[in-house]
Amino acid sequence: MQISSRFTLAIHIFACIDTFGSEYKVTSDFLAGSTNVNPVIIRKILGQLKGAGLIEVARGTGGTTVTRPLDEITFLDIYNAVECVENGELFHFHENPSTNCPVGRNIHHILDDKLYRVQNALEKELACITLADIKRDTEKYLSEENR
Amino acid sequence: MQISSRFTLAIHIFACIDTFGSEYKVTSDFLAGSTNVNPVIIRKILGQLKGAGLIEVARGTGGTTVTRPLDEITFLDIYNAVECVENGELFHFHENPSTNCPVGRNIHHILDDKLYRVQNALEKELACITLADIKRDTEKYLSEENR
DNA sequence: ATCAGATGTAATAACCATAATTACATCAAA
DNA sequence: TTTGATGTAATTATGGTTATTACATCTGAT
Repeated sequence: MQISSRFTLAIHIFACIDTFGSEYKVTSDFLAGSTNVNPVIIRKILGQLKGAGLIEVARGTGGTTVTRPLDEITFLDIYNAVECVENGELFHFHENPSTNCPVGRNIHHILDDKLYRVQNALEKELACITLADIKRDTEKYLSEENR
Repeated sequence: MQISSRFTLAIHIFACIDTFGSEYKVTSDFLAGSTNVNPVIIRKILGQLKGAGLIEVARGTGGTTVTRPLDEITFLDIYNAVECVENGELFHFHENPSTNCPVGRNIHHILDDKLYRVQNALEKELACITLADIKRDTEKYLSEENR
């Protein structure tokens, strides 16, 4: 199974806040329009990002702001915030290997460290990319549109 | 969403073939018992591994054999064989970002290369681990049981 | 004080992949 | 030809994703 689109949605949301936040008030309805996703889904993601301390959302008046410098928010922060995988485990292990079989009762010993290595490689790369990269490239592509 | 348990199941299957293949005939029913997973699911995975040329399955008589030296079968081969993610894409991108919004119509330009980097890091690590590693550790843990 | 516009959230449904299960056609060695 | 195995279709249950409706709640502006 693929990683939930909540992840790409969250980054799209940050790109919108970067781009439009100083001019307009970035509301869940605006974000729903830009992403073409239901506003309730957007608000759920905003709630998760808020819960992780990455943004602040104004009740009543509306609008969203980022709490930290963009180069201090990594893809890994966002990935963790929107709960892309259950229990933080990338791989779904079959639940009840047989304890009667020598392989079955040792398969976790054999495999867990290797799965961890792979997951770690993913997370390490996620941690290398920040919202500053997104801001830079967003500005680049938007300015190319206006030539 | 997590990566399908077909992946850990496939590795468990290879560990069983390594361990028991010379002594017993490794059938889908035997594998179903060791993994505690329905034999039809096992046979589906065996079919995918066979389709990728990693194993041979004897019709009629039954039993499974590996086609290549174990150090020439990587986790990535297995990951690809059992179709862990749709279209080979790890991340599910939201389908229809708005073309009316400057961010919406550029979000793929902005994000695709970064998602590719992350996916590549995962696949590169998968390619570093082979069934020879599984064989070595299986033998290690099984022999530790018999002390 | 109230109104307007926004967020927070519960509840429901549609959709899709996973996984289990039953059933049966097919195969190949004994 | 019998036996035990694979290959596969069909059905069901389960669970996560996403859409949608509805409404309580909040807050700045009038």
